[in-house]
Amino acid sequence: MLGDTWSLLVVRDLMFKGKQTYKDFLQGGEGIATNILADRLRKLEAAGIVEKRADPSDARRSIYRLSAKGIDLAPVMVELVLWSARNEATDAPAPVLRAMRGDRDAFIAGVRERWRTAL
Amino acid sequence: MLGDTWSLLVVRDLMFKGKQTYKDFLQGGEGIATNILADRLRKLEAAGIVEKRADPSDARRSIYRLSAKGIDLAPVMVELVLWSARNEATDAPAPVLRAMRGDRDAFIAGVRERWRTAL
DNA sequence: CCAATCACTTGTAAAATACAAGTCATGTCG
DNA sequence: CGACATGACTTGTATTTTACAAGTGATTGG
Repeated sequence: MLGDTWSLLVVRDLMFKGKQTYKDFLQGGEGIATNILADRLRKLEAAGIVEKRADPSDARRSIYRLSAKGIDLAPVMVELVLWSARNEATDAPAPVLRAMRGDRDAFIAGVRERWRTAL
Repeated sequence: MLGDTWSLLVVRDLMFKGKQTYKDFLQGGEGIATNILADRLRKLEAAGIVEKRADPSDARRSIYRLSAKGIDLAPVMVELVLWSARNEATDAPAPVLRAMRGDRDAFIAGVRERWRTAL
């Protein structure tokens, strides 16, 4: 369900990078192809990890968001980021890493809270 | 590096299921093809996650083992198992889940210890 | 020795991915 | 109001990866 090149990167972008539109995912990232992105979003939605809704202020735009099940992946993502930082190069900013390491549970609670309140 | 269908399953088999030979991975699992298994083991070894050595008691056999970097994935794997148990069906035995939930850090320490002492 | 075992490799079909281009509904601006 | 721009895709095709079936070669146990 998450075992492919792109799904976890999409989840990461949703969880940590504030991305929420189709265009957001295409830009600035690792270069996913448009058809693959559409397919992954469809599959993540079918798996109940992502939710799609219309943007009230612009009918062309769709807004993608993690579901409760999706945001529940936060501990996995945090451990993966920490593992990468320990064993690989990482793009994660040092202050974020410090926050994750310093109080993992508080960091995850923060992620959850931002998600809950972001309308 | 882990973003494909099989790599994390191989890591799981090494970490939790005591598998260590080529044949072990082929049997009883989800049915990975032999050529793909050989390729994944090669890539995991190249990535420094898995180590391969000769079996001293049988020259035909190779023994695969997680490296220090590989066993360091334990927190990620545990969180993934817990997420699956919360949100999906899971094959993980209930006592194991209880142990993971009850004292996550102790469980991980146990995994590490078993790895360290298993020659 | 000789059949069985182990860890693969090879060949080929099927499926997934990447890349380029196009569609179509909306929105913006003069 | 009309023309051009934007956002979210789809379609077509080449390339790459996976799956499945079969075979190879070095041991090993009997």
